[in-house]
Amino acid sequence: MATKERVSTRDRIVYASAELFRRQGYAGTGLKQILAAADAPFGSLYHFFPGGKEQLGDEVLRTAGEFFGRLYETIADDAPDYATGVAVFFDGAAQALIDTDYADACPIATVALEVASTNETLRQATADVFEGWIAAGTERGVEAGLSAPRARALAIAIVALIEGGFVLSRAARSTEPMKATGAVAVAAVRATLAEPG
Amino acid sequence: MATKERVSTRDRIVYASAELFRRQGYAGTGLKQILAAADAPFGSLYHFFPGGKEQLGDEVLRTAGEFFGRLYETIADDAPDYATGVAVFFDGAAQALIDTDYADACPIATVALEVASTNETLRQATADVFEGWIAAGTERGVEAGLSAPRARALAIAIVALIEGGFVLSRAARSTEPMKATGAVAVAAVRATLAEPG
DNA sequence: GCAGAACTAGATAGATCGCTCTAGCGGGTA
DNA sequence: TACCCGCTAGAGCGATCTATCTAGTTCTGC
Repeated sequence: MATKERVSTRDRIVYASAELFRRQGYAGTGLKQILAAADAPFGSLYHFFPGGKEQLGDEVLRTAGEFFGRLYETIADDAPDYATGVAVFFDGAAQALIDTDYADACPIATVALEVASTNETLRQATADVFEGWIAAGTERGVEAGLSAPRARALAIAIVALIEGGFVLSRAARSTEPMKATGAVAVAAVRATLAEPG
Repeated sequence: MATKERVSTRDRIVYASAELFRRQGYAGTGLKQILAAADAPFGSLYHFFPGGKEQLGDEVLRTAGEFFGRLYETIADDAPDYATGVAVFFDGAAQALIDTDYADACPIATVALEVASTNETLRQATADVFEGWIAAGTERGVEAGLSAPRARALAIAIVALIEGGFVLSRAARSTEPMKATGAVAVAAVRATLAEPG
């Protein structure tokens, strides 16, 4: 029908979960709260996710990880060079913090820290997402002329600076940390590319 | 009496809480679990912390923040220069991850991300701790000859690289990220000090 | 030796947790 | 029309959550 909801119940549950997980974490978010936010009944959750909260968390992490990975790829493709792409990405992160009153940041890091030692399934999901981002960044570096090990170390540092910037900016409710880490990330890219070897 | 316990009940509760919070987060840690780990009765918790879990969390964050701040100061004082102190600190962080099977990392970041948008008291505690670290790092930079704004931006980046390194290393169960972020932090210190102005 | 403070001890309240269960709606196919 | 099945709907389970409550124990100063 034409009046059928545009977004499926399943997608609404995943979207609402991503929103809540990144604001208050995995353990701090109840299923009732997710379903209320998604305007979905309890039965639907276990229909789509028989594995319960863990399966939902796994899918949310991987979906969000892919989304942000693609976002970076889009920005990097539009940028004239590696350093500029990184700069634009950090600027966008700072703007997103302002737009959402410092609530919506990376949904992976929040969950990653709390599940790293308590839930192997979700820990693996966060590890896979981070590894995907690092691999993508490594490719950019290699394309820019770096050796693979150097490109990888640089990519790791950029991801760490983004995540660290989120932690500090959300805690301080200020974009100062994100701007400082962005500047260091850009400088690191330029310096690495300028190095001999 | 001579057989009196060396560590007070209050301190055992704070210590056990710090241990559990950094492993599984604030929301993911129950009071019963804390008291079991601290070998303390329920009544003692509310005797020492009438404000309940929130007051306990506030004290744990500030105590742990001060502890790690002092740890850095000790290392930096023993090091011949700024860059070396940073290098030694990152090496220590990597070793701590190995020693604790990637469980014990910074107790502030885990809690910071989950409370930033949900608990103003604890958010402020994490902000104060980070600001203290950044101020201490800024002082080191100024002593090394940097202007205050430059020293501050560098200090922020170093803290972000540590926290980001913890996130990635715990997720991947590997010290590779911590080593990569440490190298970038040291390079950033050297480059900033070498810059004119 | 005694009074009062400091602390221990744990049962329990009331709410919420993740999850399971059965019932029924609604739209596509025979 | 009759049927089927994907999905909706929510009551309710046992467990666990934070927090309160009353007693009992240990320590300290007079």
